[in-house]
Amino acid sequence: MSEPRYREWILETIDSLRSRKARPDLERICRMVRRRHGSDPDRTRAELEKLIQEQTVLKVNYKGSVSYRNAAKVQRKCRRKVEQAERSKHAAFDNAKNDNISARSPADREALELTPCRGPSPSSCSRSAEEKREEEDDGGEEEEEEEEEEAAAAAAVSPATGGISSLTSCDGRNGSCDVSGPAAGRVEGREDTRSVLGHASCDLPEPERRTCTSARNNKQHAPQVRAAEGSVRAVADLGDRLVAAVWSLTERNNRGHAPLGLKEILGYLGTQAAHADGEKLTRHRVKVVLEREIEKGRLRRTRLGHITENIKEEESMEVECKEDGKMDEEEAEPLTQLEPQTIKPEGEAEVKVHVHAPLSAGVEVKACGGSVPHTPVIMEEELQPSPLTSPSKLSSAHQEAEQCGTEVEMVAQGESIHTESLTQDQREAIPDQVQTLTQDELVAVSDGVTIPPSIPIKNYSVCKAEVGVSSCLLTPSASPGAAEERGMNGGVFVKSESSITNPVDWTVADVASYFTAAGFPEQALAFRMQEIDGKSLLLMQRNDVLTGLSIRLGPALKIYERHVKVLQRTHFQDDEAFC
DNA sequence: TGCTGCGCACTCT
DNA sequence: AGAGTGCGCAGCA
Repeated sequence: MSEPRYREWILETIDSLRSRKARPDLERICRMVRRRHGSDPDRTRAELEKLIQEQTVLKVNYKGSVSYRNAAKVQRKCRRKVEQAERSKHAAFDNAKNDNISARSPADREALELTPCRGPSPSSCSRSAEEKREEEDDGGEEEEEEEEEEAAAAAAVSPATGGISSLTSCDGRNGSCDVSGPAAGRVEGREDTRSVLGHASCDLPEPERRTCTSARNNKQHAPQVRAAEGSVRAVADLGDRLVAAVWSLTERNNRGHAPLGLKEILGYLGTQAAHADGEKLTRHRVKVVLEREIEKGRLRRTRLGHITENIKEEESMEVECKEDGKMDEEEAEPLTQLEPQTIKPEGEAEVKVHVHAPLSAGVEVKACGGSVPHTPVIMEEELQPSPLTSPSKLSSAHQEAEQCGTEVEMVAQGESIHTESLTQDQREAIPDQVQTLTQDELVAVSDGVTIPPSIPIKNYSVCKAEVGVSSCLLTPSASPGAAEERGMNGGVFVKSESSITNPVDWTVADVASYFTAAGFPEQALAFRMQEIDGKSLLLMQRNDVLTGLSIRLGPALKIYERHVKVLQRTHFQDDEAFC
């Protein structure tokens, strides 16, 4: 962990250099830190390296030279760009098809060739020979470190992130780390360097590129789409858990995090381990299973070596969205189709459900007015009214459905989830859509991840649409280790137990309550607004807390250092065992 | 000598 | 047109 003091100094220096239009390179940063704070350049360099690994600082190769960025700022820009790119995605893809350059700003493109910051990212691979020479000149110690990382990155997988990704393709099978794909064609010098930079996951043949868009869409609706995250606990099979982990981590990456690596997957699975079968996860084992899932087609390795979920269905949805085309541009992007969700009511045949997941309920509202209602009626998470279901999402979905003029009612205990007021067209458009779902042992299946019917779903109470977060709280946890149960009693939820002992099981409301109790009521609201549940909380990084929640820096730092980090440390402490 | 501000060019969307 | 980046130069301490 970098020293906070140096972190501030270095970020401040980078910002300062940028503001005066000077390249924030290593030399300038060290010099300025020394001048301002008297710090030893070597120490500054070391701290900078730590910050890079922590993703606080991004190392980029811009116009043939190494430069550094304040990750928080770059990520914000990336997100903005991604959003913009989404609006014009189809056109952008046409362009990208021609020149392998995605519709991204130079900053984003730089970010794509960042020296990976954390985990088993193939750091040295993404750098040019020039950079390496430069680092050798710097003493070579950085490269040594990165070589170690490289070795550790034998099976690194890096799904496309929200813009921060390495161009490097790492061969996860033999441990080699080769520049391939666009990076392979990289040439020293400004224009060449730029020209070969593209969105990692978009540097694909057209079909895959389309998938890339879908994936990005998908990630943008992560809360709705990634319900599999919650299902991890309920899935005994490591492969299933792995797939779910990739989904979940991909969601996280959507917010501008580091490329997903095996370490992250391992870490994630580690957090789930206590809830799963208790098996010992080893790097090798996960790697093997990862390869297996790729072979099975449940995961996909991009040409750049990144791992993403296989989302063929989303491609088709993208076409649908395109055809819809009547939505406001801003609202068009949220549409995505999930892989048909299989709902297996008790004792009944499987029912495939096509899910249209909006980016957010709020955004969705306008779209509802479109001539082609995208039948967001049944959201994925609605279809997983299990502990996996996020109450707030359900609530949002309900709100959305109601605003669409579509009534959704989710009923428990032998009652049904059904849609009403759907037009005939809508029904036809989703022929497999569940009309009725028996409860009690409703089994949600996500992307082939089957939850055994033996896992009971508790307290799936009647849930009338409510506007507001957590106003419709279903049982947040029915996993074996779940400590919290909520019951509905005359519209008032009663917390029967506390899940404080296990943050993984925390709901959004629990997280908010935690921070409220910790003395950050205002910030707790931000967590709630961002729908941070326990799992998300454990996945949060410093930048997420500092910048992703739009809360003031002071409280953010305290929250991260005193709470988030502590919680994470507790729950990731066994990471070492996996890695 | 070193730092700072900024005009300007370049590249991209 | 606007944004992001940074080279190169002038002014200043």
